[in-house]
Amino acid sequence: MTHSSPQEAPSGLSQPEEVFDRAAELFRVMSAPMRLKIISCLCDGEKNVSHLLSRIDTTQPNMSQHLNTLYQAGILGKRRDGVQIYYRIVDDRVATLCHAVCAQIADETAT
Amino acid sequence: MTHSSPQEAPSGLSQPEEVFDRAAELFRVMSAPMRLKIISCLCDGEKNVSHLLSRIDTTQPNMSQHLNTLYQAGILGKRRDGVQIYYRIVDDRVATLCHAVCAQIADETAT
DNA sequence: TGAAAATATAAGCATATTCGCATCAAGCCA
DNA sequence: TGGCTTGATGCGAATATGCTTATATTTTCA
Repeated sequence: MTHSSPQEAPSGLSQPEEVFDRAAELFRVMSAPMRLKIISCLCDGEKNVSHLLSRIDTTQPNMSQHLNTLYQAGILGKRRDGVQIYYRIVDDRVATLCHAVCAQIADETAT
Repeated sequence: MTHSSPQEAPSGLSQPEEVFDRAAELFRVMSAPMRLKIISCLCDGEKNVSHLLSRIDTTQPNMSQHLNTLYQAGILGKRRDGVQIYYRIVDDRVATLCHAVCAQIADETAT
């Protein structure tokens, strides 16, 4: 049999399309080292942008963009206090995921 | 104080740079719906490319490219049997991760 | 040996992401 | 109100990604 493109969607999968789309989207948001650092840095409580900048080496606009990406994805929340904006983790599953994966990798690297 | 770019790398993070880089790389590989489908499809045992094509709707070259991406990342292994190539999951942690995240999302979608 | 089937690779295009720079907006206080 | 500070946004350039079409490679078998 030669390669014939399927006439109809196979759909032999355990999950509907949308689930894979949303999961992939989550993974995409977490696919930047910068954003993982931010998540990791916010694990021990909320911090304002300046504080984050003092801990993570990047420019202010770049930090702002990544924070916004995480915020739009529903991973972070923010609150204003005067001139400063404090970010915090609101999706704990993501923090757990980040921590678990990083710990695992750190572990096998140390071996 | 105006925005001053940090003079030296802050490094106030719990993990070394490399850990975040590798974690991000893993998430990047998993950030395509297609690849999540492949992983999900291989969870119940190895399959050859044709079999995968009958279950997942895409072209053969596209499937091949995604399989190669997963192979290069060390997530899949492959073996030849005659003309056919059988792929299988070799990194079970990734399969677990994929399953956990997808299940969680399916769960909250169903609510 | 030569054709056919299964899979891989190459080239090209369209789109998306990231970063840096410049600029803008909002709040605070003299 | 004016100036300073914190943070956000707009934009252009460079790079990366995914998909499609065409072609190559490997193996089997008549």
